[in-house]
Amino acid sequence: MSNKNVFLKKYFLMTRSEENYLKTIFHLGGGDAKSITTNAIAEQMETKPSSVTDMAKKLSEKGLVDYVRYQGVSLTDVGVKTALSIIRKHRLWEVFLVKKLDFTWDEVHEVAEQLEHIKSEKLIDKLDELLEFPKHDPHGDPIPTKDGKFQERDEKLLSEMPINSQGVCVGVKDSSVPFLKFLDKNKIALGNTIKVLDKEDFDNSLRIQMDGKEMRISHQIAANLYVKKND
Amino acid sequence: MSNKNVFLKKYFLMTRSEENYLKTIFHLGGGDAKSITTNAIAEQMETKPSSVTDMAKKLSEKGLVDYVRYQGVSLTDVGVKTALSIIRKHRLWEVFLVKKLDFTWDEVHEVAEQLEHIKSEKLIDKLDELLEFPKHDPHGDPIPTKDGKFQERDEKLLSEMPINSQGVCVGVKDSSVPFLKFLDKNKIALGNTIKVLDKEDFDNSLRIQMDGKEMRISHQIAANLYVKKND
DNA sequence: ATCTATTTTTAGATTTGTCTAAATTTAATT
DNA sequence: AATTAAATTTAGACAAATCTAAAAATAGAT
Ligand SMILES: [Mn+2]
Ligand SMILES: [Mn+2]
Ligand SMILES: [Mn+2]
Ligand SMILES: [Mn+2]
Repeated sequence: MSNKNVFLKKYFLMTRSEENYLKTIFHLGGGDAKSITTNAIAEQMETKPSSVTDMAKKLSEKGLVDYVRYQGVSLTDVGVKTALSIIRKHRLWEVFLVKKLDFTWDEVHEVAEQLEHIKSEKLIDKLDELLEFPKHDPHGDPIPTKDGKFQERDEKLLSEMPINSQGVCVGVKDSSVPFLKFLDKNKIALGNTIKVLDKEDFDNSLRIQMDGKEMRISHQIAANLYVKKND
Repeated sequence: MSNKNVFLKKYFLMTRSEENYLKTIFHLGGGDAKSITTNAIAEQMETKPSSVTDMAKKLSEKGLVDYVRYQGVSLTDVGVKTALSIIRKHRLWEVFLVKKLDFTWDEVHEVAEQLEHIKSEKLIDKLDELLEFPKHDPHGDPIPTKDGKFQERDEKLLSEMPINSQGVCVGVKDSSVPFLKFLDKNKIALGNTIKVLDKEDFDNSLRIQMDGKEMRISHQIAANLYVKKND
């Protein structure tokens, strides 16, 4: 490889692994100058702390994270921007899979993990356009704009809504396959209107009314559903 | 990694590099039991012959190629099937980029080189369906079916057509960016009807009539355009 | 302030894919 | 059949990303 290419590779081209680390650090809160520990990253990525240390040094060398030995890492501005661009791609591809290829919301994540690493600015811009600039992915997570802005939502966990309040289900906190399948089976979907009828002190379970029908759901379910409260 | 996963990885999961080697060997004719030399593969892939030797051993170990030291490699049945599935993905993605995302035919190859390695059978089946089961990619190359069948075409190079014969332009042999841009600039596109008016002995150039207009094209151009002869 | 459990880093090894340089084999030419 | 040129393989090295085991640093508890 030529000298110029070595330079480009070292400072600009991101490997798949580097991108995955940045994304994980962001999701663990490392975008807000907060230091994320080696162990936390290792656990999240199902790898070993020693591997995380190695990558922390490399990303620090590239100016993508601030790394202090024994203290952890946080993302630099460039690191945040890069993480957001990967998250943007991940979520846009998830929308594509659901809207254009009839994937269910529990099938998209694994494939999006691969697609998010495709390098082509035009591809992602045109995909955004094809999907008519969606604001949220199939799990209700916000899609960052091209220039890395996040549209924060005024949303609450269903478990924190007071009795008799009402709102629209807008997202899931846990987007694991089992949870999503459970929601499907119980006909709980984004967009549904939910009213909290009653809370049970004993186990924190809720009695709710959803699109006319009454049902009881456990605290664990309610604590993983985001609701936009009606004003 | 567990023992089972090590086994799966060794015998079933293809790396990007392995897939690229199989594809190259296929394109060099290694699907017809013909032995492809180490040097030919190295040149095509812009790598070194010693690297090709290493990979030949690995692919042979996996049962994807037949490799005889100093003689070269050819694809096994499994190797052909695998190569065709990658080529199928490459070409379907190219159609997607042109038909759904407004890419031009000279922009798609590079991105398809990345997309062809995405692993999801459902993704490619659904993509095929979204595109309404296209038979050819934007350069006129046939798209193998899901079960690895190729629809061969009755096509000729324009340079081999006799004077006064006529046909429809259905593909390009060279699909490099400069050639494709040249064709665009001269309004030569797939689907155009071309009639050979005259051939110049001196430089083998052709006088043709295309959609009413007359023009002269060099032998090099004519030798890279596939035409389906009208019966 | 010292001890101790936990976290984190280092050192050294491994796998994949690549390279260079040297050795070997094949194929062409006398 | 011997010589030579070209093709191919081997040996050894390297970078990336990972691991294990041992060493070092930190933080919590006395
Ligand atoms: Mn996801
Ligand atoms: Mn990923
Ligand atoms: Mn192509
Ligand atoms: Mn490729």
